Amino acid sequence: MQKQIEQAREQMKASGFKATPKRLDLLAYLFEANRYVSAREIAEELRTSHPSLSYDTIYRNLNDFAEINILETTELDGEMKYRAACQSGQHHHHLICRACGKTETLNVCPMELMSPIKASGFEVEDHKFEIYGRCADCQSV
Amino acid sequence: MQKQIEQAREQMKASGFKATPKRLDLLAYLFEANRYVSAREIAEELRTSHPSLSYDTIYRNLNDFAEINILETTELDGEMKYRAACQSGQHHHHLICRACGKTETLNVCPMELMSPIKASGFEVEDHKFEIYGRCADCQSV
DNA sequence: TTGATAAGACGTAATTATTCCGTTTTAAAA
DNA sequence: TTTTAAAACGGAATAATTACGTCTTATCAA
Repeated sequence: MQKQIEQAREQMKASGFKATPKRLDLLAYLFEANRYVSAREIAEELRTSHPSLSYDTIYRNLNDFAEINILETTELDGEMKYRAACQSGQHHHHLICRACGKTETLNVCPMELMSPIKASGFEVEDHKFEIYGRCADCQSV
Repeated sequence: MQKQIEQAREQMKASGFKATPKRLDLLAYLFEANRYVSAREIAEELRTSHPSLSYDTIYRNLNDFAEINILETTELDGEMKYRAACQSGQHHHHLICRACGKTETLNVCPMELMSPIKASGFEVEDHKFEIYGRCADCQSV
């Protein structure tokens, strides 16, 4: 985890972001949690050490970090969730636990190859598979 | 489309829902549109004929209809979108146009079989593939 | 056709997630 | 150190969605 923080520091410097204590604490929390968490959870947790931390700051930092690939995001239950980027560095998908946000990484991508999924103890309830883009009629818009 | 409305009427009766004019107009609009639309779009459209239509009514009806499989829903860009259920009746996925909400149906499901996707003019920007459920640790919660 | 009643619709307000803005503070490079 | 661009702050605005108490209406049986 210390290695993750060092790495994040470098990514921040490379992208011109300042490594403030709040930012480092935010990252430390997410690296430790190692699951998808909501802004609210983060606020509740970090306000024990930074009582005045505002949502504006939390969202700004989370989105900045996602932008430079320190974090991954997904939309779940009507809200954005954030987690440490997986270390693999390559394209992947997730099995996400609805109860706790923990994930298992799928190294197979359905876009290339549709092969059976090994669920390794994960109880699948349902899933979402959507492809976003533009249809023929809208490509000029 | 008249057939779709008749069919919906039957589904409503079978499920104990009343076929009110607003409901029928809502369905007619969605059957006509044949794409994913937001509650706001629906409100704007239907308020020309029903000026006092409230969001409460719109959301209640949309969710009731989704419940009895007259509509399909998806979460896109931070809001719920609704569309007429595809007629096939079987499990399927969609390619969704970000600009207009129009869809193309994919009859292949990555859970069973990952085979190449024929995009038929659809320009893919990106996609989401997530599996929801419970991990081994959370199955007792 | 009518009348009773369960369901629907209404209007308004509350909630919740997220973002905006103008000002003040601070990390980092010179 | 000093400078200054970036970050954080506080507070308010926005936007989607839901809750609630009351009024209205579709449905069905007499």
